Formats: sequence, C-alpha cells, structure tokens
Amino acid sequence: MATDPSDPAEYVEAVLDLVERIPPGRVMSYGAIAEALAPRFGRGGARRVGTIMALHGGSVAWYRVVNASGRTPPGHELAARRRLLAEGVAFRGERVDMARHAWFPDE
DNA sequence: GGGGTGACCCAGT
DNA sequence: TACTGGGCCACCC
Repeated sequence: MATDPSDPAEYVEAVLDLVERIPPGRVMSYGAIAEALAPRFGRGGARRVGTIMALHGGSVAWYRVVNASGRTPPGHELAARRRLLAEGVAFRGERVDMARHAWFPDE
C-alpha cells in the first residue's frame, strides 16, 4: 500500500504526516520521529529526518520539530521560538523544555 | 568504488 | 554547559 519502503517519497510523506499530527504546544525530536516510523519503514534515522525537514519542512509545522537537546533548527531559531512561545511552549534559555513538551504518537 | 556532507544522537571528558 | 569523537544513513560528486 502507500507504506512502501522501497519508495523514498513514501517515507517523506510519513514524516510530514506525523509532523502534522503533533499537537500545538508540543514538540518532537528528529530521533523520536525516526523511532516512531521505524516499525513501519524500518529504515531511516534521525539524520535522514533532519534532511527531509530541511527540504520539505516548509509545508508543515517544522517549528514543532527540534533536536534531542531541545535546540531549534539552525537559521530558524527566532521564527521557531516565536511560534512555539505563541503556543505556550516553555523555553529554558535557547532550548525547549523537552521534559515538559515532548510528544509521542502513543498519547 | 571512494569520500564528503548534513535542520542528528549519545557517551565521555 | 561546551566540546570531542564515533556511529548512523541516504545523497551527491
């Protein structure tokens, strides 16, 4: 079906689809996204998710995706911070308070 | 076939 | 907290 691991485009779609499901005020790390899709696609990794976001993130809520440390993507720190603050996400200095806002599809 | 690159991650210092 | 080194995987020359 649409989840054909042999088609790279399907993985991209799955990543973007998952990002769209992140509730406002919550965030996910690149690694967490890779982990969440692992059962379905098996392949991929945090690094790949990052590349996908860099290329196609513009069409989704890219600012809800941060690295494992809670840092916002390079070059977009200000924009990400503004949007996240507007959604009620707490910051600790320059990073998101992951312990408080990290989200996982299971919820 | 070989080597460099990247919106990553983790452990060690 | 910051920096370093190793591992990771797909993509591009």
